[in-house]
Amino acid sequence: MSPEKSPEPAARSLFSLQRRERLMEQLRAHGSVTVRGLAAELGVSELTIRRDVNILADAGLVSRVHGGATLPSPLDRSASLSRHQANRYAIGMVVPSLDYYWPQVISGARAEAEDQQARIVVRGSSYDAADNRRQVQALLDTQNIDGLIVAPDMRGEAGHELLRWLNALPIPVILAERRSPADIPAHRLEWVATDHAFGAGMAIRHLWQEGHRKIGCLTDSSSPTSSHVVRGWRQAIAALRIPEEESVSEDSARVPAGERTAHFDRVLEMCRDTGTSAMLVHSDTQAVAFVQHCVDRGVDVPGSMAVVGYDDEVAYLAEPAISAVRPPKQYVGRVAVQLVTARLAEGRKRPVHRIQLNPDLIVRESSLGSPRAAADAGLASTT
Amino acid sequence: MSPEKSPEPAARSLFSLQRRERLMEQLRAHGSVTVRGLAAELGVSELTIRRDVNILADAGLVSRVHGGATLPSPLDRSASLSRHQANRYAIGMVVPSLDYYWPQVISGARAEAEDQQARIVVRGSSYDAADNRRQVQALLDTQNIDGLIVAPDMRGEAGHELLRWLNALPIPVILAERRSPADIPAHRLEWVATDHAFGAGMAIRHLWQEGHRKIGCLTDSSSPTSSHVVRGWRQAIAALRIPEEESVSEDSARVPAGERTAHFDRVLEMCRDTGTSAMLVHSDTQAVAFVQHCVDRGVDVPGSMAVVGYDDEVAYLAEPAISAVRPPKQYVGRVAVQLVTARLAEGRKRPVHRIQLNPDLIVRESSLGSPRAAADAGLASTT
DNA sequence: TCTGAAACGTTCAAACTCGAACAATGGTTG
DNA sequence: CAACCATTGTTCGAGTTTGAACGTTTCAGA
Repeated sequence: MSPEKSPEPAARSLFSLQRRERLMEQLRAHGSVTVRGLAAELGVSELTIRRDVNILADAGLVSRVHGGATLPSPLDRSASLSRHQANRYAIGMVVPSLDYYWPQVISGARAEAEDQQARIVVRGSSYDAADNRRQVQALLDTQNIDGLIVAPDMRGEAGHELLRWLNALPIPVILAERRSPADIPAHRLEWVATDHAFGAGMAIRHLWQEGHRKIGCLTDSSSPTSSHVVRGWRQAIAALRIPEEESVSEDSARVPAGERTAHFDRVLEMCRDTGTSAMLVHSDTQAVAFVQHCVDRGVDVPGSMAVVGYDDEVAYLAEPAISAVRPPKQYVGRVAVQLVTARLAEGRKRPVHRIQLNPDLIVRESSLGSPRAAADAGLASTT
Repeated sequence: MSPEKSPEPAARSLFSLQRRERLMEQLRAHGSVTVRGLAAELGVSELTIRRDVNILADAGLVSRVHGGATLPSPLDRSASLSRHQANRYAIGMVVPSLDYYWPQVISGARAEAEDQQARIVVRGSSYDAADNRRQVQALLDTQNIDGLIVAPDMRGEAGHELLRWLNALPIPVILAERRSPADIPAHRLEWVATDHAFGAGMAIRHLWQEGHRKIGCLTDSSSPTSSHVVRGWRQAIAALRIPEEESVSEDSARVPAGERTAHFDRVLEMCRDTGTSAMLVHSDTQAVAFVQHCVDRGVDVPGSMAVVGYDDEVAYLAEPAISAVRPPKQYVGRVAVQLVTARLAEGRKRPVHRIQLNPDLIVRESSLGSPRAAADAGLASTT
């Protein structure tokens, strides 16, 4: 049966076709793959991956290079690339990061673009409206772009101005993992986003079903996802009649990097005071850090503290492996490209689409089993 | 639903169809199946399963791989020609009405089904959960239905039970112009719906731009659209800083048919008392009746009372022709079919999609021009 | 330019899967 | 009632996939 499509090593063998699909996903996400890295990741021999690369190169889908493969390159003169089709559209993508979360969005976008004879031009940016605008402008100035997929910083007046500017561009603009606020006149903008509130709710219900009756939330409000996660957590604990005023909900945004240890100690102390036995932690990197901190303090995960992460980027790497809410990043990219190309093909008669996608919950060791008694020594104060 | 683990004696040809349905179910759930595993599970020979896989591959429903089958893969070059086989899927549609609003939804669904070699089977129902369920069950009992598009009545416990039942069906179910409530565990249901709140807001902003400063709302809460329209009206007047408590907002649901004239007289009196010079009226039929009533009472439309209808089904027939918010009904049907067929093709790996489409505002005579002075004779009390 | 490490390609074997050919069975039809 | 058809199962030779082993090629650093 098909394993989870995470970077996590494959637990079961894949059919060869599925392995090549995974190879293509990694390639689209990162621009290149290594034979050695992929063999380790997929649990097969380097020879097998090398054979796959050869098959894909023969099909014109990759450029074979020493040690691995890259996305098809115009510099690659092998005969197979003569299959390279003319591109109907050029779609620009400006994403906040090229190494966390967004590579899979890009991978999905590239896969869909391939299906639709479009090409994707990616620029990395940041969580800053001015930088976002600079990158979009640079794309528009230097390439013949037919449509845009962006994940703009929408905070403050600079963010609002950016949205109005994007709305006024003469080409289709799709927001990925962003929703245009109702009170900003940006009615042409279409978007596709994960329903993070639903994802948070799913995590809380899972922890409830594992027996936890006090479930907290640890987020980082510098991330645009954060407010949705908190909203979902709130709605879910309300539905379960867990009093919010007795629940731990902390924001790490203003904690200086050097004070994270103290911050986590305060969080653990609040957990002890309130009897909280489970935490939803956004994002994965913070979940990994939090779990490591618990282990350092002798707090057993999941015995004394169950943890669910968010994003499912690195949760599987922790010890114990951390459960996580997994947004459908590949599909976000795919659907964004579908929105661009449909808009280009159909024009104004097509109604503006706004699409929410539901995430999955990936259950691992960090949240299995019911909580031990609250008096358990593992939740004692730090010394 | 967990079917029996061993085949029962049955008509052999019927059994082979059921076996292929089981195969497709496993495939959609897990992404791939092995010939060996499925033969063991279904108690037949591997050759039988292999023959089934070949049949399904020829129909374009699976990709055949060494040892089993996967969902159709873009890397599989052998299956693509077969995707054009006629009537790949049968899609059932159960709609509340066959003569208002829904015919265009069905039309859009049929157009998309034609593009995708699917066939649509329609049953009319009503705004009643028990009737909705009877019609769905009748469809399922008498036809081999692969997916469903429904617009169920979701009010009360009967409506909630219907949603849970729909959620548990083993085939894809799409809600058209309905959104499953967040507090009902119906997480598999996908939907496509018009953003009626946005539509109402668009109408209010149009009337504001035409110079109206007091804008009311007349709805009919027996319609599921109504609550969204009221919410949009509220948000829009809040954004325009029109005090809601000084605004006319009336519900016609409980007005007996014989008392409509008196009801409209009361509404006009409230308008006079509050200086309301424009009304958003849901639905079109009520807008036509309201405009006719205004004319009967000597209230000039749009001079003394501007009116915008909703649904754009019959608004154009009135004299004067009535502006209306037009939901993208054809696209609702189209997108619903796209959701069904994508679910059938991609199975469980595809995230649940929830899609909002923006309506258009069609401006006609009934809302053009600024309001005349409040003292205008045309808004005098009825005699 | 040389060298060692890494990567690649070829060969062969093991394990597993496929499918043609043929047979058996039960239902349908003339 | 016999002939025909659809469906399913068995057998066995052919085919596919993967990895080990080993010789060859490539690349980066000294």
